[in-house]
Amino acid sequence: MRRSREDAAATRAKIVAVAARLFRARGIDATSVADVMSALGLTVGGFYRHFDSKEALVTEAIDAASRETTDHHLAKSPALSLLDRYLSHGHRQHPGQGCPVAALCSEVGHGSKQTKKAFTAAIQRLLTTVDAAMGRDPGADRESTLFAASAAVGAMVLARATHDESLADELLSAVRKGLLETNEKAPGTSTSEKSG
Amino acid sequence: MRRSREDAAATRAKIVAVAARLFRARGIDATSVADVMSALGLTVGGFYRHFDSKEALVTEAIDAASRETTDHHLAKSPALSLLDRYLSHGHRQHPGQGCPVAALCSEVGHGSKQTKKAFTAAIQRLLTTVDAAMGRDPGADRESTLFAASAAVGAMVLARATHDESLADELLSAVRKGLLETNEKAPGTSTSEKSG
DNA sequence: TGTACATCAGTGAACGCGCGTTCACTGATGTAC
DNA sequence: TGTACATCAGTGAACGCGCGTTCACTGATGTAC
Repeated sequence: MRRSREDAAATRAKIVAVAARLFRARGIDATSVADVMSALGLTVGGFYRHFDSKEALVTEAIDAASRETTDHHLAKSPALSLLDRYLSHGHRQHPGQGCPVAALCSEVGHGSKQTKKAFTAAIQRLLTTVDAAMGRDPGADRESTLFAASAAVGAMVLARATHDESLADELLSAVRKGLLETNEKAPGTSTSEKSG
Repeated sequence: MRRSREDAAATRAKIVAVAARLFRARGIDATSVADVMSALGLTVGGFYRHFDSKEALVTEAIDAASRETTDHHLAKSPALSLLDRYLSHGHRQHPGQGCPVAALCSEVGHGSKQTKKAFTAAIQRLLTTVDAAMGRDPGADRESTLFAASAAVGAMVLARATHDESLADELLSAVRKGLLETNEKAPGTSTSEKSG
């Protein structure tokens, strides 16, 4: 039966939100359209009233996850603890609510161009978050930012891929320490770095 | 028809080698048992004379890829150029012959415990390779090694996940530069670091 | 060394299953007058 | 404001397809005597 326009828009938004969580938690291939719809108590047929294909949902879900986590992290303070939160046990164990770049990076490597475009936008947002985490003006030291982002994502991905809890701990804390030291030697140039 | 024991052993080794290449190039889920067998001109039924399941092949293929790339890289000299090779365009564009850790890391995060165990062994081998790349005695500075491995893997995975060639270049060269600088400030303690 | 038989590597078809997608249908919502 | 009709969000079953795995079969290889 037909729903009101508001209901339909709300359903669409819920599909994206649930997909963003499930794709990060279980992987894109491992999450079916039926999984997403049934998590909302809906049947699979209705999905195609909202999206042309699963692929279209993937790009929107990556975008939504990226915006949500960026906004969420930037809203919290102080900025420097952002690094600790990114490299935390909680983030390792709950990819569904965490950074989509860390959760989906190697799966996206085999994906379509559309998916890679959405993922690239997510990387760009991660770079601005890293600048905030380092107390730097956006774009002030691009090489350091790219280096820090690579190290943080690498540590999280490797920590999640091992069953060895102590190796996971070591990876996360080694990168936490390494990035803090880097930042002390070449501190952020932001004039507002201690205001937040 | 039955084959000789030598033929059978050779077939088994070829299955592992082809799987190691295809899993890295296309991903584990995206590579079917039939894909592997038909790449060898064989039919799928015979696969189960050699392996109990696809899962068993996955762990062996990760192991084989890890040993092969580690041996290959350690055999080449000088050790310091290993870092340049790891973070090169060639490595980015040919995951099938490259580091299995970078190729499979986020997919393994959703995998079975057996798969994670094989992957953890691959991470350990990567750490010894990183020590060699930094001209360090194995295990001499574990934190630096974990940090460098995270950064290198992160840069490669992100470079492969984007369609933006210049962003990929920037990621790889930023980490190359960052790791070289780190190494200059806290050089390897190896007594043989300039001998190879 | 020769013979009879057991073994088993590889074939090719089939299995049940879950996938993404399609479609006829239902009935409340939205629109035109 | 009321009525007649078009729209379309969501249902539920079906579609073709590829997956991992199984199985009866073939015939060369390996073994026992």
